[in-house]
Amino acid sequence: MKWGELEDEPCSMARTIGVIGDRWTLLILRECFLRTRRFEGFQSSLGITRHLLAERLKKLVRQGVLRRIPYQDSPKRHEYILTQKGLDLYPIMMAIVHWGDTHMVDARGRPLLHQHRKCGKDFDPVMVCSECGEPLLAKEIHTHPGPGARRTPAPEKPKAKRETRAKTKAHRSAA
Amino acid sequence: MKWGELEDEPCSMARTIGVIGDRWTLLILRECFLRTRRFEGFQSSLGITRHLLAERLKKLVRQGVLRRIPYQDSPKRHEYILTQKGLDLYPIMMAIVHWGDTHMVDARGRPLLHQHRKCGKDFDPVMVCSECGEPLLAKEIHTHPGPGARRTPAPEKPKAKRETRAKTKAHRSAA
DNA sequence: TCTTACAGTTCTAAAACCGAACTGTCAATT
DNA sequence: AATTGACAGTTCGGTTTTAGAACTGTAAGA
Repeated sequence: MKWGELEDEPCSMARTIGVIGDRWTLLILRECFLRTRRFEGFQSSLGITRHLLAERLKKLVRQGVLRRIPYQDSPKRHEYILTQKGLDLYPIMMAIVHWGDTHMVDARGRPLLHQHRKCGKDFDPVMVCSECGEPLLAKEIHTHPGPGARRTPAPEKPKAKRETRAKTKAHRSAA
Repeated sequence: MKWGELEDEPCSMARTIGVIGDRWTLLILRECFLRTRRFEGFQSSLGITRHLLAERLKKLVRQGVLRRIPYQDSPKRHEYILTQKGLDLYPIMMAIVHWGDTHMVDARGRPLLHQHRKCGKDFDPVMVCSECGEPLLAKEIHTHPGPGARRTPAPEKPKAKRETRAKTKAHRSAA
């Protein structure tokens, strides 16, 4: 599977990964949310090579995550700002940061704190159910095919094929 | 910056990206949440090369995201299951899927729906503030350095240095 | 005129990835 | 006893991506 093919997969996650699923893109986006807008700004704060930065920015613009806006035209210069589609990536960023805050901090503690203007407090992001408002636990979610699912889960070979998984021989008695 | 160095950055996002920030790792994790546990299972559903799969699984185990558990010992065989640290990645996965559902679906609609066992309904994940429970908007969040921040934002050169950003010459009058 | 800021582009070497074949253990067949 | 198949990797040659550093071009300021 090549990078370009991800966008065509019948999976929202694969498609999203096709857009933001590489290290530099995620880091560039972080900078965007921290208000960086210009080429030099990204380059110097990330240490990304100029070549790759130019490529990634182009890709993000193509995909509608960033918009390239002129801010002067003596020598034509542009800055990159998040579109609504880009701003909507915020929950992903917060979820990533929060996991890092929980599992990857050293003894010194969190590098960055987040304050919610609405209530004035430093907060953690919590993911809840849009229907009942309860926090989501992986165990309590059941996934099922939607209208855009693949045509068939492909039974492929009608030949034996033990079964999908489990039981294969996990039922052995002694050790 | 090399892959290995990301973990040492004073940024929870960079550190997290060091763990899960590549295309295959994210896809492998998706499979984990969909209950895949074994090498062949990952390989056949993802189409990843066996070489890379072996590497990624090793890395995830090293990082404590997966645990490698023997399920038989005739020929020693193991399966990979999510640790608590791994399960905690769930909000990231959901946020990614949700963005894809919102911005990357074709006319047919979502490939997958998610049902919340607690309330029985198909839902969308919503990220809210842990303190006041309100949904988080990027505009309403202010970030500030925490205890684990970098020693100094490095003033570097005391020489002129116009200013950080903006105004540079954005104040031109006509077009 | 010389230097600096800014936004890229070009080029070579190094690292990562792909595809396909190969290794090794054991169970079930032939 | 030899063969086949499932499973979990490992090895290897060739292709892509990245890294690193230098170069291009416009315009303002000293």
